[in-house]
Amino acid sequence: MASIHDVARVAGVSISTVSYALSGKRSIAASTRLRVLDAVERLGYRPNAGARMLAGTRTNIFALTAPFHADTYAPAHMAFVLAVAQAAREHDYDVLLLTQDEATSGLRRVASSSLVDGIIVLDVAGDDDRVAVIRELGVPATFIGIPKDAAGLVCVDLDFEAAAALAVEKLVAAGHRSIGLIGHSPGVYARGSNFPPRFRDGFFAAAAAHGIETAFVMPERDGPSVRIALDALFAERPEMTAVVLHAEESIHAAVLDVLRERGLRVPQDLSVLAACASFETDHFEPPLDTIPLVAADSCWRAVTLAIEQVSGPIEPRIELVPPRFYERGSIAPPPDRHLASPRS
Amino acid sequence: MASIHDVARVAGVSISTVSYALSGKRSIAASTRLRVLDAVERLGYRPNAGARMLAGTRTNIFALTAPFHADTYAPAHMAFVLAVAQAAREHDYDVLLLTQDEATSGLRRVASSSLVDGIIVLDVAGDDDRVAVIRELGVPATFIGIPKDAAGLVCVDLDFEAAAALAVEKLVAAGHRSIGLIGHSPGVYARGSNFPPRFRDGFFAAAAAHGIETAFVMPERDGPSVRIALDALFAERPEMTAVVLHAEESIHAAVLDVLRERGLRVPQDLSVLAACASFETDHFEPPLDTIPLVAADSCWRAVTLAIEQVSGPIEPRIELVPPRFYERGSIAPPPDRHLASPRS
DNA sequence: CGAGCGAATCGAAACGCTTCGATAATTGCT
DNA sequence: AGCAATTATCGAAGCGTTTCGATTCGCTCG
Repeated sequence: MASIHDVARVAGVSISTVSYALSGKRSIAASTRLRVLDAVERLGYRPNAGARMLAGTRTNIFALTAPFHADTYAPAHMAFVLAVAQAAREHDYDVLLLTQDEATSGLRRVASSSLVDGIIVLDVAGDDDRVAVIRELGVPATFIGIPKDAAGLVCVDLDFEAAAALAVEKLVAAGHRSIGLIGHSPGVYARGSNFPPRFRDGFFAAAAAHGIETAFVMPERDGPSVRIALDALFAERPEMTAVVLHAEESIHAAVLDVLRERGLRVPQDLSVLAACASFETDHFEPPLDTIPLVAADSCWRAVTLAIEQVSGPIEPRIELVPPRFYERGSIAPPPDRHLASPRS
Repeated sequence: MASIHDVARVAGVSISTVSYALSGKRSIAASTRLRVLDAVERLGYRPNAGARMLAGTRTNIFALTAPFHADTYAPAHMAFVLAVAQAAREHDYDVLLLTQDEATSGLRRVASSSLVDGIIVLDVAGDDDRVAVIRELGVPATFIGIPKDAAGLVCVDLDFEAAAALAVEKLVAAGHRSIGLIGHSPGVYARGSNFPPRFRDGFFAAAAAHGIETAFVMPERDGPSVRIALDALFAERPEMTAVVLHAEESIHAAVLDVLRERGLRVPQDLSVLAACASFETDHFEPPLDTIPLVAADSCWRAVTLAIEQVSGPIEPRIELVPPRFYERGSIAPPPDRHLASPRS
């Protein structure tokens, strides 16, 4: 494996010249730079990662701690992991994957052995063990998600409250006065990350502000549960004309299936809005209006903030990514129930 | 951050003694070792990763190349990624995650900069670009999956052919003579990994060997497709008394839903066997007999083989993990159609 | 009693890079 | 022409380990 010495010899310069020619940290004559680059090319030289870490001040590696629980929704989880990896690569960073069973000890290990320059924390729970460890280590870190006590931390996340408010607004603007919310399974609210409650509470708050009637159900993943959940919604709000979905992909599909089965047309009889989903909604029948959760957005920002911290401490902050609405045609004005309602 | 110098000073020995005391590569007096360990403890010393890589011969990092395509089934993919990470950690290795869009260039980069000791290759396609790169780099690598040309490579995978044969055997042993196979979506067979065809072909071969009638369908992920697929199976083999499922979790659920809907009881009217699934099958109604694809098995073995290669070249090989059958009660003797068949 | 040996320890040389300070060589000003 | 400032290059000192002799000491054995 060619070393910087070989490059220096072939180019006929000293190794420091090679280093500067490659890093650009000092001015080098154009002709020299070319000779160096040519030698690099010819030898297929790549700087040795270990030597670089040792001599330089950074490793160009981030740890990614991405706990995976039994009720973690794999596609979304995967989307975030990949988005972090890609964002990191675009900044010339690599990603070291830490798993659940090594959550805190792994952080200690990689940080105190200077294996990584910083940490990206995924799937943050309200009360997350990793928070304390990271505070203690004082290592650059960005949280994707928001722990209960975020003091001194750098956090990035979609603005779930604003997303919920935007969802309500869009439906109110279309004329709806009674809106149902179909959320994740109860387990997700009970223990997992804190975005589901944030969305739910934002939804209720926005609805209250608009004087809108609401109902809320948390179906399980399996088929019959969705049917029961919809029944519960209609039982509680017979006048309901729109539903917001904040759940997994399979729930979306199941809801549409059940609606179809009952002869309820979307959007003529019921408007549907998918909120904070990290999957495409335009392959559904019909395609669903959506306020998506774009993994790439949060992750890119998280990586950028982590890199800023590597050069020196930055102001702690909670950065909320503003939600955006995409129209697909699944929202319409509410049907006129006085004339003819398919459900009556 | 405490260095080996600090430890040496506190323990009152030279740094080489510290190194040997920690690595155990030379004999050290027990009393000395204790003093060293005590100093390590007190200072919270962790060897610097960069220095270690540079001086030592290994980095204790594996690259994991895990391409994620549009039709990749996220839960299974995730299961393998996590299993590799965990297996690696149990051998004191870390995992560097390489993504799709950097597949070959990323391999080049991490290998030639000596960032990693070896590579674990996931989701291997029959004709995979990464094969050529890895041959060229001559770096320790283990493939999880089997490329078309596996000459000189170290590969690990579930024995899908044997799994298919075992599935057929179990059903034949129960008395079935006509078995349907519900596979993945057509896209998966067309371009993706090569295990689906391996299973399918193994299924046909075993069926032929037993003189069994077969039919095969490839439903898409969405709901109606499963219904259509089942219709097609029964149309082709009205006498069919058992089906083997080799597909995603949602397909399993959908198949059971459709069967229930049609009044077909499992296993009284139709026996069902889940094959090579990487998810649990005991939460289904009814729980399904299964020949699982255990990510941890293949991944553990893959990591072990990679580590062996780090110490020196090993014999290239294709290691097939033998399938195992777990009974859950979804297989029964075929119904006696002469008396009364729910479908007739 | 001295040669020989093994155990325990040390010193120093890598490992391949970054970076600081020093040295030339060149240019710009007065 | 003389001096300062600028540009281009080099040498060498780390960075924190591992590892290879070399050294010291206490024993054993002939």
